[in-house]
Amino acid sequence: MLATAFAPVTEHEFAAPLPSLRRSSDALSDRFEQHATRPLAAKEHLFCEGDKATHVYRVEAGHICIYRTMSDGRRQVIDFAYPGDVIGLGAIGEHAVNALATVKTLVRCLPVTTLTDLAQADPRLGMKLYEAISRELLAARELLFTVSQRTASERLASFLLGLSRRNARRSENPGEIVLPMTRSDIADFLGLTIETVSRTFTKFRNDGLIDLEQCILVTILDAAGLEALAAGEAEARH
Amino acid sequence: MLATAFAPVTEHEFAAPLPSLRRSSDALSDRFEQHATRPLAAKEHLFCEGDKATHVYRVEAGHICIYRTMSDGRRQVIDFAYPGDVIGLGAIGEHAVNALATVKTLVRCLPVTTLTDLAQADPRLGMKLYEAISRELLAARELLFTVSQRTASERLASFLLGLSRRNARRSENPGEIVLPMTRSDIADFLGLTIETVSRTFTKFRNDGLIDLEQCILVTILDAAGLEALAAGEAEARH
DNA sequence: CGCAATATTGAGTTGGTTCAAACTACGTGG
DNA sequence: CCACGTAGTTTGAACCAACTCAATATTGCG
Repeated sequence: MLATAFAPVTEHEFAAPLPSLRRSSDALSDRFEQHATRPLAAKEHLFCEGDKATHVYRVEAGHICIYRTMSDGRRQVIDFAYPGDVIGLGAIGEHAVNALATVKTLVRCLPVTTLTDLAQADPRLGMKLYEAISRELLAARELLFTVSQRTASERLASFLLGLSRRNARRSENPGEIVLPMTRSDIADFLGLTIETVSRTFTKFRNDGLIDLEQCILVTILDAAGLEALAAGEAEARH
Repeated sequence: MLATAFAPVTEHEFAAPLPSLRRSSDALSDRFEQHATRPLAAKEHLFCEGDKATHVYRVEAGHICIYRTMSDGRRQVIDFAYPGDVIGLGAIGEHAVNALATVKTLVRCLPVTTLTDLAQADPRLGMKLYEAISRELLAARELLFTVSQRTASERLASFLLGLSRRNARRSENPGEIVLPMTRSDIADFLGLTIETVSRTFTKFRNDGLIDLEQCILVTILDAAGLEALAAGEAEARH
């Protein structure tokens, strides 16, 4: 059990509010600029459980799905990494999770040795890493709570609102969400089956909460309604 | 969402293998020695969600339950802290979780300001914090996986084995587990109801996996059987 | 266009919950 | 030391949200 987890840190956690200044102001993200990139085909793994943790990565384009599996095929998706997100933090020995490009993707690679050397020289970077992982921990617990305590509708509402907020942070339209992952990925993220995810999408559309086009484009029609659902203000009271 | 999570780090994560040398060899735990202690009555909170994160604590005696709640009362227990465990790491602003003493408890308190000052002077401490939180992240994801993907029997088996392994690490009897928490705490940890937890305990006893005395003392009779259950090697195949 | 992969919808089943009642452990005061 | 009350646990029976299995409908790619 020397392995330590890897996962995305959402962009805003390193970022100044202004998009144009985003990464240029951050001690950690700065380190990536002069390092090599690596292209990944759709469905190509960046790394797998058990691989030696040699690098930390920043997604430049595309999307990475972070997940774990059990021997019998049960899968837990832990996070979806978007451009700007850093993945691979938290590793000391080997990877405890898998990182899979869902589409054609480009990542920038920073050797872990470089990172630790830099941290030895600059205590502020060590604290930055600590804070970055602390936020990942917060996200992991939020997901734990969602999966463990909420109904299917509440889970999907939380998920959509999370993506909407991510859009807002990135100065994209929070009312329109493009899903770069399959129903299967969403199901394994939320601890549901693809059928339940699909049915819940349909239910949201019928209830006028969202609009759905081509399975991939979600338009939020009633953000307040979704918020209420996610907060457990509906259904829970019978 | 500036709050950052707090939670236990199990003792062995800071520890040398020999019990007597345990904490004396660790950069982080050393910092606690000269600091003040604080006694807690049973069911007294050490801190609550939203409280300013002023200190980091090490449990000296007793037990602390870390949890989050939803407005309608749904509760997620995140961890149980034992003597030697450090809690409160990961906080930058305010607490995102509650910490409740389940029994009469003693904690040692280290101010966060002291910790950050020390980290500024010593880059190694910053990395220690980073590694400590990384392990908490790993534990949080393990729990996420358990709660999201496993059946009630698998969850309880994992839980008991976790406590058994903790005993082994602490050079205590891994075959006998004293439960310092209620069925309700276990249920909220595993994402089940108290009834299901109770029924599953009974089932384990009937199946000869464990012996149960006074709800509080669990004797493991068939560790291999529990391991198989936790790994999904039973039941999952129907 | 045609095929393969993904998504939706339907029908029946079930593991875990809910509601309810009985039982046990334990601390307190008479 | 025991009666009592309270909190926690176990057990039972009915129910339901999500699952499984199965068929149909999209989507997108070669």
